Amino acid sequence: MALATPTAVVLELMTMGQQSAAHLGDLLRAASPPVRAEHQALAAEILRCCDRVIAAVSAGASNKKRKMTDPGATTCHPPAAAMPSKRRVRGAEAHREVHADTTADGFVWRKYGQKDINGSNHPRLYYRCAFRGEGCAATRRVQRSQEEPAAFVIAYYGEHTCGAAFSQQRAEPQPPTVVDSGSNAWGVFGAVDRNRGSPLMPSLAAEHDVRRHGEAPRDTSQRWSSPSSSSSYSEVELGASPVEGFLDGNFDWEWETVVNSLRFGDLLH
DNA sequence: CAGATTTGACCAGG
DNA sequence: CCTGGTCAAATCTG
Repeated sequence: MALATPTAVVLELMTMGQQSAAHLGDLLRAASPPVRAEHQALAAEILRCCDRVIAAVSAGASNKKRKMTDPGATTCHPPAAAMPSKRRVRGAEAHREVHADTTADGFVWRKYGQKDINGSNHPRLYYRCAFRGEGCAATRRVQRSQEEPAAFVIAYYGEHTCGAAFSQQRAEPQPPTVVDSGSNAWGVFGAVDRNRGSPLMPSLAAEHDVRRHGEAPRDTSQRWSSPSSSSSYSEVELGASPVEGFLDGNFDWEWETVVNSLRFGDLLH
């Protein structure tokens, strides 16, 4: 397929950004001394950011390839095959299982259940694609890692057919929010939907939890440590191509997204 | 008021 | 019988 994957697009654009930053550094070097050091430092930071994005995206991409023969992130086998009946066969293998420090994978998920799992300190959360109504049968199971409380083990099942849905929606000038009919107070998500044309990029998509109570979106772990009484945490996560968002001028949330997921915070300070 | 989230119950496999 | 996965009514929020 000659189709550029979102990951490839990000890589390409980040590479361009990298080059631009390098160029900027060169220009600054030729600039007047008083501002030089400061500006060069900024250019250097941009370069580092690009490096990290590229590294993260590359790692994510290769990871995926290693994990599954699954080019489209969570797109995979026929849902019917994965879920013969309404109940998944116990122990059925996930299409792929990933370890990440964020639960965001670029798709929009809606939680439909939560369970305290025997032998685990953390509850297991069940999500299905928010576009299920459009025929997307993808589901995922998220659980916090035992060894690394900050990490998540995410198992994917079923197939994302919402990629098509994304394209459709993108073709028409839709209002920003689709999933957040009521609870998604986070404006950033509005922008997301506008960018939904891309199949998304797990490694870049950051955690977007949209909590009705407006907790810090980044605070993934906090959700997990709450109540023992197996309660679900409302959460709709989504993501899209930060680059596309950037190009579309809807960069706000994506930038935050990238910063969060790649921990640019420390770089930007 | 519409729609999402919460949460207990139900169901099926081991 | 226990455990995990899903459903669906109740609840909540914007």
